[in-house]
Amino acid sequence: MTLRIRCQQCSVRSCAPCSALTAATADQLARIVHRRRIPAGQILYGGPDRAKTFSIIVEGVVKLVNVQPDGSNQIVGLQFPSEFVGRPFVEGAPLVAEAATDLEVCAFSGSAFETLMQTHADLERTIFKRTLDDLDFARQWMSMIARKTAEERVASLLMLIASKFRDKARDGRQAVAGLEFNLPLSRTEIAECLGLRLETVSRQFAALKAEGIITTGRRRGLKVADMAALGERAQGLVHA
Amino acid sequence: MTLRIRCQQCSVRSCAPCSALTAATADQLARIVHRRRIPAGQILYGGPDRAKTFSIIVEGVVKLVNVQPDGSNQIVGLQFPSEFVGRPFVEGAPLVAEAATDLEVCAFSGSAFETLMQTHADLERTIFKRTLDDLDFARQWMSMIARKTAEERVASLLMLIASKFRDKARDGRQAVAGLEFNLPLSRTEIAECLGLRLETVSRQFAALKAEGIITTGRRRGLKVADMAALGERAQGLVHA
DNA sequence: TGTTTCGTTTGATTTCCATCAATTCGCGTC
DNA sequence: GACGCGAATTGATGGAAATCAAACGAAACA
Repeated sequence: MTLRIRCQQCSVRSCAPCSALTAATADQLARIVHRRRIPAGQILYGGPDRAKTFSIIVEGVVKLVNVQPDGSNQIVGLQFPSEFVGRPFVEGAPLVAEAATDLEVCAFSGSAFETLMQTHADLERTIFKRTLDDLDFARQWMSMIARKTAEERVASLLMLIASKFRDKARDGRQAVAGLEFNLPLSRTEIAECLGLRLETVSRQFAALKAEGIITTGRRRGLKVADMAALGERAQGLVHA
Repeated sequence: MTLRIRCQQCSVRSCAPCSALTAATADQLARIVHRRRIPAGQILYGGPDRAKTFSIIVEGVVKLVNVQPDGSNQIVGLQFPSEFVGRPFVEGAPLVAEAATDLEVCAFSGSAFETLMQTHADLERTIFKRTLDDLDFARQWMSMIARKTAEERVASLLMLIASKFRDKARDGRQAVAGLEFNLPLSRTEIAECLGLRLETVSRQFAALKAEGIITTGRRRGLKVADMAALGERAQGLVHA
């Protein structure tokens, strides 16, 4: 599982999705990849235009949104750096992938990527395995939403996000305690993730602040002062 | 997509999973399949013994259960006849697949099936596509649980189950109105599906009965008198 | 510097579901 | 048929989050 490709347009050190591929496949991939910057709010796939693209996130967060008939949104998944965004084999995916923050991605045109996937079994298997992991995670998340209280849900989401930032920080050998970052989601979006209303989310933030577990900076700034305590509140979410 | 295989031990008319395969692959599959009867409550995969099997359900319903650290169960998926049950590529799946009713399945030993999948791309793709469908469905279901009221949830689950029985009934050209069948789940299990308590489920059943939308027979018997009204209560669940 | 606007916070009240508790029903057993 | 058991129903009550409503804060604009 060593790194077999240095994606020419890709500065990521260890390109996780590519590392499982053969040199030949990685080479083919490198020919159709193009680095793109995508502003927050832009649709990656789904929605009215039905643009079909596949991407690997280099920087930023993508939200997978289920638009309900009554107009409300439900966020059913978040994709973080190094993760894959796309829905092979169908034209009209039932959900919309939207940039939650400004993004930097390795993008592949839908047709080229699908063709490549059908001729290179190792690529298909890599995406297949990620899909299985996504499915496991979606089911874990479902359990979380079905059973937990508002406090536990908010803590779980913060743990999930914080753990992603912690992983990134570790690459740069940053301190684990007192993790500080900008939330990639608004209060409304957090509520849409958790099946709560934004007022409830706000109150839970206030409660966590009052207990000294987190502090909020201006805008979307957040500092997790006590990761262990936050984990306790999350009550054992399996964070991938 | 015509039927390419007649699974020698399989009486199912049009074997959906097999129909997408090449004759060669179907032939290989037929060699390692064995029909089994499985009593309700038996574990198909996951759990302490970690037995790894793959199955296609011929008759009955399988529940995918997430066992929480506090001992409560959350049902995160149901598999019906013609559907695939198994989790390739990992040893310790994070959930347990358990027979909700007595089953009849086409079973494959884990190792043989995985080997076959890795040498026959069409088989792998078939399972891949099903996994993607499962993922879509899990996310739809998550939205349902996150947003809907108890009444809508119960109606949604009954619609889902009823639609499966309706599909089966259609094969035999049965009447669509006044659909009658035995629920594959207890009240407790229904509650575990929906993130509710069993008392709440029972009350919603009572409400639907009072409105004349359903009638309950003895044991797990259920008759859907007004499918359209039930669908209204479900408020637009996308039932796969 | 004021004004507008959007996101967030805080407060008051209501609603729905969980919880606790008791009863009934269906089914197997003696 | 009487008993016992587990599952399901029904009732009473409390609590957590939704809802309604208002105020606040931080950018964005003139």
